[in-house]
Amino acid sequence: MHETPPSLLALTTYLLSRVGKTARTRITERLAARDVRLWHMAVLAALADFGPHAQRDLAARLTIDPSDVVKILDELAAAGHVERARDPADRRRVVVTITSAGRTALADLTTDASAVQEDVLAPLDEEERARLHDLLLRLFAHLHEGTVRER
Amino acid sequence: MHETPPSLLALTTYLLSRVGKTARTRITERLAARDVRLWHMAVLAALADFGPHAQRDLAARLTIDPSDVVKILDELAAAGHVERARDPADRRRVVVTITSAGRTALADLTTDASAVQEDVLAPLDEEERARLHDLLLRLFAHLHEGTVRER
DNA sequence: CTAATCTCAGGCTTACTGAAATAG
DNA sequence: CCTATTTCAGTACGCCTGAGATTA
Repeated sequence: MHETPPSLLALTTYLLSRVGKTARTRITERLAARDVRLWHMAVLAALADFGPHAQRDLAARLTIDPSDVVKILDELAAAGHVERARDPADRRRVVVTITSAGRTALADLTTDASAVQEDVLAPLDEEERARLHDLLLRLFAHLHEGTVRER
Repeated sequence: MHETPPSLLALTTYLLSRVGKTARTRITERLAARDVRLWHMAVLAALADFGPHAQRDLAARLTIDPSDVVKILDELAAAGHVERARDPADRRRVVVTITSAGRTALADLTTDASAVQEDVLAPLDEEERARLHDLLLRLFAHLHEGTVRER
């Protein structure tokens, strides 16, 4: 009685969007235990991987709307995971830096995310996971080329 | 300046959620040209594939909340794509049937969705698309087993 | 009396739009 | 004067909760 319509299952994009959404939900639930949402983790990862950013650049890198970056940073700053400081060279810009507490938190979050991933990818063996990852990476690169978000 | 953090690109679940979201957005944009949203198409597909449903069963099959089914059907009925009728055998139930106009609309929507899919999967050849589809199908089955939504 | 089904009102989160404030 | 950056207010949608109305 509860089978999904075959005409939807035949659409790879339908599967992508459903599976992607479920993956997102699972990670979100896990992260919620630490009072963190997905974007918080993404911001911390960007800061850890590439060093301090102006908010505008954070938004562009992660494809978030600049107006949403504000709230995310408010929360991260309140938790002591990032610090904001005016750029003396261009006082319009706010330079965001990850704190050591932020790095510690990121490590925990990464552990959580990996645990969820293990669960989501359970039916696939190592080789299949690698293939899936490769295919998705190519789609991601294709979909986001030239997707610089400026308003 | 706009590269995605490697520690995120290394997470298959991150790629799944990002690529899935983009796919969903692209289809949504395309469907919006016909004043239709994704759920409308999913409902029409379910009715076309499996015949008339009680609203409750539609919700269970598509994993939508029953309270949201109401609005979706209001809109589909207003467009003349479905018809609602009380089940004489159990007058609590409302049986929903797709109209011939609904079938025509579904065919158009499917064409649109395929065009978007062609665009999203552009970098992959036929064999790779088949592999991706197969891998996603297995993840979908795994993630949604026993996911019958009853309130 | 209890349960199932549909319906409605509303909350919460995410993504986005538009515009104000400050600085270059 | 015009642009860039940050910020805030408000909209739209998806997902969910809770409760009422009708019927079994």
